Amino acid sequence: MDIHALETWYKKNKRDLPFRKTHDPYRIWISEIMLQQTQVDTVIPYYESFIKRFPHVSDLAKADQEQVLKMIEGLGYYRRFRYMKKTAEIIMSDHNGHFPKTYKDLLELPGIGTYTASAIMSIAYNEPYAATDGNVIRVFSREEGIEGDMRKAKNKRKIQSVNQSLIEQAEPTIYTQAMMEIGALICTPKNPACETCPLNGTCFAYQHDAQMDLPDLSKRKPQKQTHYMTLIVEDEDHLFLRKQDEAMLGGLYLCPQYEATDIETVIQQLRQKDIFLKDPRFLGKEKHVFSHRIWHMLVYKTRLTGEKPDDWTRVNKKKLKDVPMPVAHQKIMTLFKANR
DNA sequence: AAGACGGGGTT
DNA sequence: AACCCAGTCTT
Repeated sequence: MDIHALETWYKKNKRDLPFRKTHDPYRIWISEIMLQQTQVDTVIPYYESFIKRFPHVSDLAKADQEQVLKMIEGLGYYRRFRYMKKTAEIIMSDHNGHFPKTYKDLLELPGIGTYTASAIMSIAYNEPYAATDGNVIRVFSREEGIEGDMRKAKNKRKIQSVNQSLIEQAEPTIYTQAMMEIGALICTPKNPACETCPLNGTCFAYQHDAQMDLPDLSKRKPQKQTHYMTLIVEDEDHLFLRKQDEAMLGGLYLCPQYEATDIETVIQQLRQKDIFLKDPRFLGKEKHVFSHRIWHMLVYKTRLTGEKPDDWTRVNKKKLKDVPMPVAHQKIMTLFKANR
């Protein structure tokens, strides 16, 4: 590959992104966590407001976990932000507030894996650690004509090896960003812009017209579908919500919902536990598609007579705007507001 | 090595 | 509707 052509192309064509205005390892780290499995255009407004609210790692370490989740509500993969908060605390307690400077130390932090550690090493510190992400896999599998299912670790290691040998001949901070930028702007999954690609002179896929066959990515399994009865339980000025445990949507608040296909079943089940729903009224249905699941929700508005379950939280309606909720249940709240 | 984990953009 | 994305962690 022509590294010089790549770097020249990058300097001329790179986007003006907020996290490219700095080499501060804290800011590079925040951007890299946010960018995991998430499009650049989605991240930008979150990154801007997050850095404004938490300009230094100490601000994040001191912050309230719930407020952090509220700041990144809607980005998905919420576990990464609980790891992020934990890592900020570790940097304050174990590293004297200084961001770790070695690959090994970075890798020990929660939520920082081989990709993110390498991205920080190369982008923030200009050290030759190859960061191999989805863009890099696509560019190299095409440019070098590397076959094999790229969802498998064995085949990713081939890409990692090529990537590492190249960054050692390059300016790391430029090289890492240039590889990802060309994957985002030129070497796209569909309809790559090969005619304007600075690498087309040495590209295997271009010369064999194999752009659409590379990279080889195996099919994903279909999502598991689940049916819920979703309850909007209110009293005069409060709503009852349930905080998710670690498994899925961890730390976010949802309306109580029960896996069932009719409301009568739920009413009966709750009655067994001395919880009585008063006059449930059907508001509508919502479907929410996750990458690995599909939720079908029938939404009922109701009130409570007697006690509430221990794991429900009574939230003042005026405080709802401070409570982090997943998009799936932001839809439920919209339905609620439309029916007041 | 395989599965869990969100949500939005693109085609 | 299918596919993809600046991945990491657990089992």
